[in-house]
Amino acid sequence: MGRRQDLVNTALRLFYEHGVHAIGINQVLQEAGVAKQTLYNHFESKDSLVEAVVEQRDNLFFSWLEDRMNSRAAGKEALLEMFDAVNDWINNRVPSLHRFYGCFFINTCGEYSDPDHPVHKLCAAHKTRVFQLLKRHASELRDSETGAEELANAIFFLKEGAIVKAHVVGDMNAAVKGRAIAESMI
Amino acid sequence: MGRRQDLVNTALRLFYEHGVHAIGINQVLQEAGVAKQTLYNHFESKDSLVEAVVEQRDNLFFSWLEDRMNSRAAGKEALLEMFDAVNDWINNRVPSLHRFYGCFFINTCGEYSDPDHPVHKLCAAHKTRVFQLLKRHASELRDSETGAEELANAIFFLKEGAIVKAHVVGDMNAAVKGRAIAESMI
DNA sequence: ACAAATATAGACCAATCTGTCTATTTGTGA
DNA sequence: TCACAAATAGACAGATTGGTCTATATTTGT
Repeated sequence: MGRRQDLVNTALRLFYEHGVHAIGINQVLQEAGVAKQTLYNHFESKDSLVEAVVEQRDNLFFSWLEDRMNSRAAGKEALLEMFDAVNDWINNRVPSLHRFYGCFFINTCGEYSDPDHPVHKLCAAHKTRVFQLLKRHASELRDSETGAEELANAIFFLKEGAIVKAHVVGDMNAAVKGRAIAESMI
Repeated sequence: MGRRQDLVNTALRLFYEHGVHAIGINQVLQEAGVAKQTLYNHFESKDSLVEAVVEQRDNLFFSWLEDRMNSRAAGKEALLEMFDAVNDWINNRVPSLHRFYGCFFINTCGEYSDPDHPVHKLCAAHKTRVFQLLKRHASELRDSETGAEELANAIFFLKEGAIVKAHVVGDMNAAVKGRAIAESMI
């Protein structure tokens, strides 16, 4: 798989579970079974590794979500499938996404609050990407551009809110509730 | 004001802006102008200080939100006022809440993912408290218990979603959009 | 088989981490 | 004024931080 990929995978698992600043480079190296020099051969700093980790999570999560939504008819069915997918994630039925610890991008922005920081920007880019995906399906259900935008926003808020409630409060049915609310709005 | 309160205030400001694990005890001490022994006189560990900080933020935020909502008629007006309040917070018009860096409780749960950890539990308690506040007003608008619960859930999701979008993506109008969606549901 | 690239272990660095200890000073209440 | 409580500065501890360096070993492509 390549040492670089080993490092990114191990770092993602640890960063996602404990947060970025709580995990030292040495722990990543030890658990990945990689020498320190190898890391600094592939990355110029810890922050640079963090960027690669966020990109990895973006690809992993987005392509998974897109595939799930594409398995249904565009529009209403795909949007509701999004909630089903998130519900599976929350309840640890998607091994490839790791055990659920909330949204990695939200969590990471909590540690990189400066919106100009590259890591924060990558997290923002992920959310924007997801929003565009929702909007594409919302536009099947509304005939005006602004109507689609508004619906996409509502779905987006419900999704983020459900993820937050599931993680912080431990409400494992949050996505199911989000889905019901969304259905009544579509 | 008391040294203990100085420490909590300074720590809250720093933890909120940079995250808990990114800030060392020494920095808190230096910026608060307090000696190290004084800290360990009032708190038995850094984690214990973190707990006090979360409680402080809970009191600060909740009483502010409650006051804002109480300034309007119970029910619809109060619920919509919640979005106006959050909108003011997001756009840095509430100095007492500090500059907006997303939700401190969400951010902190990203660093304390274990739901059994005291810090995580305190964050959960805050969200539950806010949810109950919303539900109290929602019950003015629905005659069944489950109806009120569902409406409170919807409002809660929209609120959390708006906060997340404002912080991660930088959408400073997120709360206004959340309010409009909520209004159409009430 | 040979050369170049890549990975290895591990010493090393200066800085920082949480936390303890001592010895001195400041503030307060009777 | 005296005694006690509380805060101070700062040395100190042992561990850990991100990062550099060297010298050896292992892959890899030709």
